[in-house]
Amino acid sequence: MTHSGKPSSDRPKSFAGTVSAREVAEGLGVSISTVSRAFQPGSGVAPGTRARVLARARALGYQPNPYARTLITQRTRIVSVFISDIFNPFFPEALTTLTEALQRHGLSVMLFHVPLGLTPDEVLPQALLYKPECVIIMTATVSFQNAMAAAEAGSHLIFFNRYVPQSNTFSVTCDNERGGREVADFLLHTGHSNMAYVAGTPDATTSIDRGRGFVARCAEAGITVAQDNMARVFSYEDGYAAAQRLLAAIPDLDGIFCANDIVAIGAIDGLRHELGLDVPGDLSVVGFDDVSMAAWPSHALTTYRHPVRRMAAATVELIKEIETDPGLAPVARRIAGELVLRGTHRSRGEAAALEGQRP
Amino acid sequence: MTHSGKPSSDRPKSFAGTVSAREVAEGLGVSISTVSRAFQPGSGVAPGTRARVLARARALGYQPNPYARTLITQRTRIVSVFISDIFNPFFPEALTTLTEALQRHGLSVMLFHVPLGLTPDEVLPQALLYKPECVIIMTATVSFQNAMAAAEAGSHLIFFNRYVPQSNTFSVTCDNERGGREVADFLLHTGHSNMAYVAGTPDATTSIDRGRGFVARCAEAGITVAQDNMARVFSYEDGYAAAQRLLAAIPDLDGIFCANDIVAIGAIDGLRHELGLDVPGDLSVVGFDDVSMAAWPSHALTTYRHPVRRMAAATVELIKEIETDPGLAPVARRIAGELVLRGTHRSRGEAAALEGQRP
DNA sequence: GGCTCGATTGCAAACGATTGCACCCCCGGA
DNA sequence: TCCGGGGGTGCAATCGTTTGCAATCGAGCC
Repeated sequence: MTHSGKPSSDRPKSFAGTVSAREVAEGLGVSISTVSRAFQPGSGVAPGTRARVLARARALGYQPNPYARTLITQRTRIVSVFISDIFNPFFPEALTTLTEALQRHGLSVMLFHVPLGLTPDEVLPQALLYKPECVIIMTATVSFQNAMAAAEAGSHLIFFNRYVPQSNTFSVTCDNERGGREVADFLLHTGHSNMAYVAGTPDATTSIDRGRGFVARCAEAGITVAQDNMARVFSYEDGYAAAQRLLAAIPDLDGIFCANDIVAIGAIDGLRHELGLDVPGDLSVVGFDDVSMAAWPSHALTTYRHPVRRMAAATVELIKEIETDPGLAPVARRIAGELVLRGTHRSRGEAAALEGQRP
Repeated sequence: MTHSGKPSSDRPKSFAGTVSAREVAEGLGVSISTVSRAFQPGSGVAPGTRARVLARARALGYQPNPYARTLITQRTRIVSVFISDIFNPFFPEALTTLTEALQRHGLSVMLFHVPLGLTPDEVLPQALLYKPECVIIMTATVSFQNAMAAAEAGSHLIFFNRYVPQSNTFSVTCDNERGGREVADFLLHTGHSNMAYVAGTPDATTSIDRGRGFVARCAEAGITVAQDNMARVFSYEDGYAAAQRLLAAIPDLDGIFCANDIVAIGAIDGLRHELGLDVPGDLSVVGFDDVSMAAWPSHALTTYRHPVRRMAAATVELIKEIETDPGLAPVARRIAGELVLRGTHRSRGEAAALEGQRP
């Protein structure tokens, strides 16, 4: 009985159970070059030869070693994705959708987690070591210095769901401002006139842009919006507390737009459990994202749907464009979402609103 | 103005902005070997030389290229993590916790998503290409054939949060059976006598083990438990429907244990909204996981806490052990969680139950 | 002073691919 | 028949490391 799988030395000479191009070539009487070329579409190999190589490769379970390939081609086919601590179910949904899209495009995803106290800056070096073709930042911000470091390492930085206002970098986001406008439009048409906006994480562009769109549209209708900017993150607790603060200050409030669904659900629970108010009987609450639990009957949240799938597709599209033109100037892709009407807005005049939704 | 960053040829000769060991060596008048050795703890380099090399490396921003290193050492320092479509907030929490733990241990995480219709088998080859030292499966199962393929490629398979019953593979799970027992224990001590178990995904070991523990403990007390096994996944909708089925069949039910929190929340909403019942006034509902929304006042779910952090730590520990002894026999690590009492169980006799909890 | 020994260091061969260049062969046109 | 050319293939260099082995050097000891 021979131990075919185990080499005798301590450290294996080659990967266990791995066949190299040499082994494929040997049996066929061709050179390693030919094997390599058989795997590359445009290269000049006789069709018959290619077929024989591919057949044998399949039989032996051979696939070109990505490490060797990377060494010579300088292309890694890896993208790094940065996530942070996740309160918001939107992120896992975005992450899986994005991962699947990238993976289908033949890219491998390296995941990095930025713990609560840290910035991506502290994790970025570890990611850059692998020379990812792109670094996708889903949460938090990156310092200018490290953005430069990434650029120098040849990795393009793409912000997903956020962007960095001053610097022009790549970004794919929901059209948050427009979303805010559409929510405002809807609430105005359903007869709300005393409204408030509950912001999320203060420096988050998502929260800022949604609020800006909402406030601007209301201003156009001659209505000023109360704003609650006390939230520190996009959390249930923040929404819960904000609702109480707002109602204490403005007892006759008739509509609240929240920076996202979790905040909105928190706000609703705050209104119901702490103040004994009825939503939507006493006032309307609208969220943003359309996370899965927004549809649950306990809340049945009226909200604005975040176009996750289209955002993921746009990201892959963007990466393709960068691949073909590495000098591509930074662009900001904004994808529109859509209003989802459920049960937390007052229904009076709803039909009229639906008609008037597109100006 | 010079375009220092852009090489003139079409394909770059080397990674943009990357310095190699040669460049570090040249200025110092040492060989590449010495530079390499300066980065390896145990190797014989004069302390002074090492210091000079490290200093210059830092100045130049040099770090050993992991692709070249992998090629020669045959160690990748990569673990692949498989996730699936995520209804359950437990998974993102587990994923981030696990990622952070691995990353702190110097391992890089490659993430793979298994779309709903597919099995990990279809994605595994792409993952195995990178010769991960471990493949961590967080959801779904892997066929025997592909488990073999992984073993042959030298990658250890670790199941996280589940295990494969017949085959002995590595696994890190919550002690689900014990959890089920503890929940049963608690409900029995608080005077429940007519109870049901709502299962989750039929073949999920989590659902099976939790149910088994629950049923077994009740049986010891001479009580038979109704079981609802109609759920197809662990979803809110499944819980919602199951609650209605159960109450239609057993009108005087006084306690329901659900396979996880999402199912439990669905069940509660089903009881409240469809049947107009009061939880916990009319009957108790207990979940499993303690996801973040279980603490929200709208549900305030009594549940059993999934020990995510300790599971992540145990996984890293396991990987360390495998590193030092690649021939390590498969082990199944089971981590105990703890009961979390909130507001969905009947409080009568609660104090007594707390005392009697540990037999 | 010579010899041995240990500590440092460099040389060169890997690892497993990709790819420019040269070569060969065969076919078609002059 | 000879020559040009193009398709197909192999050689060998290369990517950036690691590491076994040999060489060098200085010190300590007899």
